[in-house]
Amino acid sequence: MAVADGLRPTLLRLGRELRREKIAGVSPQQVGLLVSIKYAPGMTVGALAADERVSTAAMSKRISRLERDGLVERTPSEKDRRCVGLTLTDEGQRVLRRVRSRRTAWLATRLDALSPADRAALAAAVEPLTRLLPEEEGR
Amino acid sequence: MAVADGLRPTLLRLGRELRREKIAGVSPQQVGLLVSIKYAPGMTVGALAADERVSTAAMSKRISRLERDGLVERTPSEKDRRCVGLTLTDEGQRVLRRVRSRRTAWLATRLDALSPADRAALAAAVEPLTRLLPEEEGR
DNA sequence: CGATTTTTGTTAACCTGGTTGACGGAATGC
DNA sequence: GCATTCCGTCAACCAGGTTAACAAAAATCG
Repeated sequence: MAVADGLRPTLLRLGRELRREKIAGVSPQQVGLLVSIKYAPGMTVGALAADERVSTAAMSKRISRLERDGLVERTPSEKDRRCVGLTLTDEGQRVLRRVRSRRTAWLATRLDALSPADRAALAAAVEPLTRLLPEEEGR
Repeated sequence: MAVADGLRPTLLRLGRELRREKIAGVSPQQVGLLVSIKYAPGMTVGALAADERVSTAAMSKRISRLERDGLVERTPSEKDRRCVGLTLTDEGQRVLRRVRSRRTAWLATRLDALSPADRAALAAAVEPLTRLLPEEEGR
């Protein structure tokens, strides 16, 4: 299918480009995690891993890095002491707030350079794109 | 800008998803390289690196892996012996041919699951998406 | 010409982020 | 009470990125 052929390389390239730009010393992926934790404090490692469709081991490592940087905190759960609940530290909140404004800088700039028609086409494509993702909790 | 906010996480997730699926033991990135080399045999490491907007060191490593797997060959250039020209091996050609049909399998399947309207929206977005990429040689 | 500078690619050391497999400890199920 | 299952971590590994140092070839300058 022609659409897939055109879409694939572009998505790969864009993904790499986006992954590259870190803001305030935090990678986009880490920012995504911070957002998730912010809106669901106390979330477990496993849940986050499922959300991102990644192994728990991988998620554990990502969390460890965030913890090392003082952005999140692991607090053993009361009811099930196998689980650890994740929460943002004050620093984490600060970083998130600071990053919010700049996080889309690169992309926004590129979008601004497009014609209105192109922008409209992209806006219309956002929804379908999310539907390409493996479902499992429509976040 | 709302578009950027919606687009970013989706592009990141899709990029990861696409990067994940390797076909015939070759990653999508590697396939991309193979394609580039196929259509411009004799290409140098530096040129490829510029193309993919990556350091020459990174590209050198990627090439080394492909060489290790017997898919490409480095042949020192005649005219400028600092450069190495890259060409596909027979095995590389075979792999590429074999992969061609399957390379968009995952994405094509997901696309098939969408409504015609969604598919149309995505088709219309392909061009604008490529325009988001840092230019420098329109691919 | 010869000395210096620039270019090209490789290597080393380091980081992120992914995998699988082993394992300890907590919750569950007889 | 004991076996099992589930959760998170750790270790070992891999791909792919970065920067910095380097060798060798090419280009430039005096």
